[in-house]
Amino acid sequence: MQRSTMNDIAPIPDSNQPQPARHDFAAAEPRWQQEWDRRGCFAVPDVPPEGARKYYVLEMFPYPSGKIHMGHVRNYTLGDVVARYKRARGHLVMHPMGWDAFGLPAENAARERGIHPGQWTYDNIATMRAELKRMGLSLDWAREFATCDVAYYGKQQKLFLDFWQAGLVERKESWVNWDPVDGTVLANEQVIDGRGWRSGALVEKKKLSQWFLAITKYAPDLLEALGGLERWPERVKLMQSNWIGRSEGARVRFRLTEPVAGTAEVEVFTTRPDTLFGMSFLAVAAEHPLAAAAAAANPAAADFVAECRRMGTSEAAIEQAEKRGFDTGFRVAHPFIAGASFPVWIANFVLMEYGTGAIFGCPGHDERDFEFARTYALPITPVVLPPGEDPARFALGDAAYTDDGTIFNSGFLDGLAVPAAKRAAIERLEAQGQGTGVVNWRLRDWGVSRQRYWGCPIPVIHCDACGAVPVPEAQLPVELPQDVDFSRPGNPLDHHPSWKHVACPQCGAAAQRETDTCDTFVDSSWYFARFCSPGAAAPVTQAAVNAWLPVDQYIGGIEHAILHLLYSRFFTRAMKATGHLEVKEPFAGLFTQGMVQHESYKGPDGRWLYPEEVEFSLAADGTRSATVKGGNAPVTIGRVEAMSKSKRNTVDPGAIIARYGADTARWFILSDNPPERDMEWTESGVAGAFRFTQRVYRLAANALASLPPAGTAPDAAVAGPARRLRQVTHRSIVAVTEALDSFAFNVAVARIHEFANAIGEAEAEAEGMGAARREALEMLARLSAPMMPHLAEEIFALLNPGTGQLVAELPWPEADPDLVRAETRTLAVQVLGKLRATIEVSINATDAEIFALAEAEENVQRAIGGKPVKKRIHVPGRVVNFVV
RNA sequence: GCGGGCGUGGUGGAACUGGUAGACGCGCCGGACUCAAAAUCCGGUUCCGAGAGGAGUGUCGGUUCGAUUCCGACCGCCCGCACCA
Repeated sequence: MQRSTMNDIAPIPDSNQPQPARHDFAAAEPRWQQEWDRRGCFAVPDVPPEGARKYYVLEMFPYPSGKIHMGHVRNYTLGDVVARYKRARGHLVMHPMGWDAFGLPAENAARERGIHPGQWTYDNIATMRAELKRMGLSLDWAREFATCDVAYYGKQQKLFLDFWQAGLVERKESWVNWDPVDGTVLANEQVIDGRGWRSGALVEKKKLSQWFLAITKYAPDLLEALGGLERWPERVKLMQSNWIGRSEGARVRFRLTEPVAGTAEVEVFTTRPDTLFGMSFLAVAAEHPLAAAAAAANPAAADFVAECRRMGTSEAAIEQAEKRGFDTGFRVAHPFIAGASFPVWIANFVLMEYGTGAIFGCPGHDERDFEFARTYALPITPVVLPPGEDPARFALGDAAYTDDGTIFNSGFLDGLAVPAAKRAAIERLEAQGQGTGVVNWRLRDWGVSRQRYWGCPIPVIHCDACGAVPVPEAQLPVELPQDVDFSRPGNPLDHHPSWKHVACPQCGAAAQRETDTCDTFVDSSWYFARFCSPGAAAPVTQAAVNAWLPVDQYIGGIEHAILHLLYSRFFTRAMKATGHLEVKEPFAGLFTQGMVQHESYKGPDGRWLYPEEVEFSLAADGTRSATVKGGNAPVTIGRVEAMSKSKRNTVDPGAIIARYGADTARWFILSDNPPERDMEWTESGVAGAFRFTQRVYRLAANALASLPPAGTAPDAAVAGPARRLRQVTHRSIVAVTEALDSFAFNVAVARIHEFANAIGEAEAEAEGMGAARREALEMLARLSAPMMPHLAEEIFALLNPGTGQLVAELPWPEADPDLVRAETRTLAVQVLGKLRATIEVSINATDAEIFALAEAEENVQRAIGGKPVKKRIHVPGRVVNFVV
């Protein structure tokens, strides 16, 4: 049995023995970081100079939760590879960093530990900034800001007022999850089993006046413009498209046979006006005015409505199995069938938020209506005949028929195909004045009000006489008060003794500030624009933002595929409409990275264990087992899953960097697999990456004595081993460049491994070898620089002492086509598509020569076996195939 | 349910527009160096077979001189949305 733990790979060498050259990353990495910083390698101006090829690399900025995690390391490493590579390719690269710093955890810390949210946040930022700096990212730190800086959120208030003026802000009533104990609104995910996640109180649905941003005004454009986002993942575009949810149909007004509470009609949205003759009921949502009218008149209806309300939003999934309803006794007339009327039900499956909150039920051709009709024994009339069925004998089975077919049982629509029938029905409705063809959207306006302290105050003053009045621009920013009391439930802004009491800017009467703050998604909807001119007095400077935007490469997690990206797209349009900038789309290229995962471990008492608490052993049969470190207690090795604090399967980046260095962490995280997939963090993988960094360093250090002086150019005319090494070098340039261009960082890593292996093998001394080796080692440093920038500088400096040249300032290497081109090629020789031999041929060889050479191979002769060759195929550079 | 994606050695993965499957790494096995270990270096590692050879990219079928790649059916896994009328 062998034992292995993380301790086996000790980066600190023993002292007694003569040691091979070793890269002292702990000293070297901070040294290069300081050097880059001192020379301002990554600083760019707000307005790029004339003729500059700008490139904006941005990773989703972090929430300052305390420490960085491996997901950050992956995200920022990916972005940094792109930034460093593009910079070397001659682009002027802007690569900024900031903090998504408002949000609930800071308030939780305040409630739990008595720390002010601001202090908690800025302390965390300081910690995380130091950790990020230790990673050696090529960031322009001069652009840094936090969204909780007054200098940022004050500008956001200006944007809010401009949007308001442009008609993009509305105040509306909306249903929210209300926690009566905490006195606050809860997001859907904060409602667990119908109770507040923090207080445990039963959550109520409550109607509140809230501020909304009119994102729906841009729904058609947000959808159409997806088509132009060529460097976005298809699935993200698809998810956004589904979220926006365009559907074509009709609004149909049904006349109530008797007016109810002063209204004579119910309006319904449907995508299937062709099935109107199959109607058997009309159903409204529990929140619909007609339901309220029924509840007012009938206690049983009121009970049903109350029950629906109790179910709350998060319960939808559980309740979905059962369709329930209540017959109001109201009836509506059919628009096409004279004299026919149908009952109006309240149904739990009808959503107030979608369409008009009312539907007409056609059980024959809608699965939900079918289930509902079954439950309440409502009639089911088929009106769409599937192709090939006999109308006289057709009957529905135990499911609705929702596919295409021919309309029957439907008066003037009989005989039409479904699409034609839809058009005909809409035409008739329009002629009768009872409906119109419409496009309906699933997307709803964006409610931004949050009853929280730690957010951007909404710059509005409520006056009894004047209503909601914008805070005059001269009075911006509306700053958060520092002296707040978190000992009471509810919003500290609301019960602050003085903050909200102000004079109305219009009439001067006593008025009150809006105490709601903005959804934090607002903060992250324009930070990419602010980065272009972070010190501007206005939210953005036109010259800067129009030059730098759009972001050329945006990188982040798939979890933001919908909301953050959609809100940012909306904000950019709204900022354009209000004259702040001229671009429409914020992100030209998007890359979504996978998560970082790790094995999980459970101790004998069922508690999760951190990886560093576990020790592994390997049995002779290859079975891995684990025990608690320093004892014999058995440990269950669990699944590989996303790192999370609750499962304790996390690895602290700080500890990894202290132990192995930033380059090793970066190298491993890039090498494991393609960046869009989830990766598994393993101790042996990091150790392997560390070994490679040392090997590369040794390769250079050990070669030093045999190299010609710095600046010696390789001999272009040299032949033999030196030429072969030069060919490997130049082909590696091509291969690594291609891999980086296509985001295949794991392949780039593999190519660099191969390159290093080849340099290691080319040890023979031959004519011109010294210069060829110098070239190879310098290229090795330069090609690996985007991935492990510190080691690259270290080696390059080792090879070129005293020149002061930085790899970070060198252009990307160019391959010599003469060395990339092959003189001979290896061809696969197949007989009937099966490999029988390989032959080495000159690139100038003719087909006839190649076929002759191939056919002469012994194995090929045996496979042909004397049979006549019917066809000879030659794919240049690839294969020769004989068909017999 | 609807929509999307993916199945390649022990393992992460590579393979350009159909053209030598398994690059490179991890792990494992063997060896060198060492008193010993660590570190380092060398060799091996898809399966069956002593070998020649044969089989092989989830399964079955198709197109093709040739299929991991294209087409069809099925099986399995993952993700998103989810009573959206």
